[in-house]
Amino acid sequence: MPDSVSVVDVARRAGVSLGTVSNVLNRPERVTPAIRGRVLVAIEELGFVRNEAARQLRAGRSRAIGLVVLDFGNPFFTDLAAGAESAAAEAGLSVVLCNSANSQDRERHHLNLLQQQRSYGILITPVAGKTSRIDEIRRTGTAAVLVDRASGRRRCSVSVDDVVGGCVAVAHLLQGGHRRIAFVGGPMSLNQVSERLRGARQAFGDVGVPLQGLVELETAAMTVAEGRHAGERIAELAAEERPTAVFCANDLLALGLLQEMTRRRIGVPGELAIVGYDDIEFAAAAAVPLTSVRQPRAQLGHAATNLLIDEVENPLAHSHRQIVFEPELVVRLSSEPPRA
Amino acid sequence: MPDSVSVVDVARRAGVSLGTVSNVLNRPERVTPAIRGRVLVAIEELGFVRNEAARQLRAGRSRAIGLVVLDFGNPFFTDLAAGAESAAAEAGLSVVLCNSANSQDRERHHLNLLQQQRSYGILITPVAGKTSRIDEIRRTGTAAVLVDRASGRRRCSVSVDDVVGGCVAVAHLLQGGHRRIAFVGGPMSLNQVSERLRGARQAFGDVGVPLQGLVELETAAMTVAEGRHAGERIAELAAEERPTAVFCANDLLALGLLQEMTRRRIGVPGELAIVGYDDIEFAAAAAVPLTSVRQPRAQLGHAATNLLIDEVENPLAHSHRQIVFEPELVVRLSSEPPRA
DNA sequence: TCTCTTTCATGAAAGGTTTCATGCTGTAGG
DNA sequence: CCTACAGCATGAAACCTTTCATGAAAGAGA
Repeated sequence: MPDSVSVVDVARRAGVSLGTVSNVLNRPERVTPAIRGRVLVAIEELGFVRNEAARQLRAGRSRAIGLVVLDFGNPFFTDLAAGAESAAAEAGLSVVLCNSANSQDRERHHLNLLQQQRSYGILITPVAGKTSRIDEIRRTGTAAVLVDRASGRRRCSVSVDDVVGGCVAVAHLLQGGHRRIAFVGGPMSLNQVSERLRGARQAFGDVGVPLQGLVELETAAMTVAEGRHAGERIAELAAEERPTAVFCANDLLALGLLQEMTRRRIGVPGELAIVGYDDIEFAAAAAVPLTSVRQPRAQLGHAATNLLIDEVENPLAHSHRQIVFEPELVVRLSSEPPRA
Repeated sequence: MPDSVSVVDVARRAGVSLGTVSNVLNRPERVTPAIRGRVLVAIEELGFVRNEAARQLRAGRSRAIGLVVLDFGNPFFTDLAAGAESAAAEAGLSVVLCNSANSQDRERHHLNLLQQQRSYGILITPVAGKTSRIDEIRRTGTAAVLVDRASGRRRCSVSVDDVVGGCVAVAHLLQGGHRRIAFVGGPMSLNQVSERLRGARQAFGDVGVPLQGLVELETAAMTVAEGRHAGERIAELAAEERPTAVFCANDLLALGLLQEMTRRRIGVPGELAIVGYDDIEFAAAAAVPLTSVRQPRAQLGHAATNLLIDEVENPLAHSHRQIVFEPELVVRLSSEPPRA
């Protein structure tokens, strides 16, 4: 194994001290060009590769940001991750992606690992209400920023206003003349879901339509499969009970729902209008192009990463910020108002 | 900062030696229960968290597998990653996801980082033909397994037979009576693409249809946007030039193509049949449910990880294996034969 | 009671990097 | 010619864990 070439070996080969090698690596301007050249040649000849573990050990912290998401099968999170990664790369950091799969246990497990790795910092969309473990970790000196989830003043967070998002989505349907609208999403323990529902209710209030018109269908997860399942439940309702429109808490649910409707030959938007959430790339390419609430996903990741870096690099000057982006309704065919 | 509690602190608190603390952590059965208890209490009281960097330094290698993929916005790779992660977790390892975005530079960059991190091993879908950098890294003692790409006997690899996949897809179209079929995919430097094309040609040969019937359209990438673009090119062909069916090298292309056809009101499958590749979840939920070639994505990741672990843990007994899975055609509406 | 074995606990050493107080060399100024 | 100083190179120490050769203690057998 030609591995295990250390700075000492390089130093010996170049005929300098190991401190000089370290300087060439970290502050090349402090080293005379002639010597610097000799060291670089030695590095090349020996095939020296810096040992990140040793650097970390010395530095006390790693140069990898932990990003804990709820579902990395969901394009929303992969786009968010891409945004985070680009911001991290600008600062010479990398991103370790962790999937909590919306499970408390897995989230805790990943947080433990990140703590053991002495992560540079943590970006997290927490699973349920409890963020105590996160605060615990922050107390040990690891910075953390909440993503896609608003926070109080004691932490940084980056989110999109889910109440507004739910409100514009449902307002759009109400304006299209719908009076019996289903809300599909869950579990309710997900903050994003309950906020979007709150927005939906608010839209009813704004227009003065009684809340009985809002049918709440809770799902077990935010997946295509659950969307199909919700579709079955809706299709099986008696005609006079069945809503004329559905607002889904994300696009995966909406796509599943749409698929089930297509299968049962229930016309969309004719018999059932659909609005999704997230505006993932596949939403526009769906059976019926999907009306959806767009979130600035990559920006979300980018902004969160920059807040994190600021918190770590300027611990004293840093003041916690809560950035809230505004979502935007993208109207497509799936929610065209029923013919007049 | 209440961090920086080390085994030494724990040892002092528990009134034992640091070696004993290490034993409690790594081989608890070697320590008398009474003492073990005392140590565990001390760990709890002091909030001791193992320092992964120091462990790594000592062990000489990390416990994280590097997985380098071509595009993590593509569900094919996220599913593959999920499979790899589950296999890794079973062995107490974790997976670091790296996105080469099909760029040589980014791939090299990630490989360098993984080498600096002394990764446990590397799973990679290489960008282009050259795998020299990978062999270089393997020579320094880091194991690597090729994923979604067959390899010679000198390495492990896990792949799906892309020639067979292309062949069954196009054979299916030929059998449906199509005689002018477009192949959409690219860049050709991607092995997966050129193999699938080879399969397509083979299908023509098998049935004895002249190869002029196969129109090759190379794309710049394997994305939805490129699919739309290919759709424009096809739609603008004169009617007698236009193919009656398209085989896309992946589902993203197929979805983009389908979207463009829908926009232009070109009937699928009536005027144009479409077959995709990968059978991602969204394929079934598309405008017209998509016929596609299914690959055992999660299994791919799982198998690759297990090969890697075997290579690392039994370096002597290990013999390189090249596992090749068989793809499977899933027929849906998008390729129904034109009415008879 | 003494010896031999087994069972545990011990702590020095190693692993590779970075930092920083120290010391050397050569140059400029007196 | 000597002093002072700037500019560089030096290498010991620290970061934290795991391992392993060593030694101590306790138990068993004679």
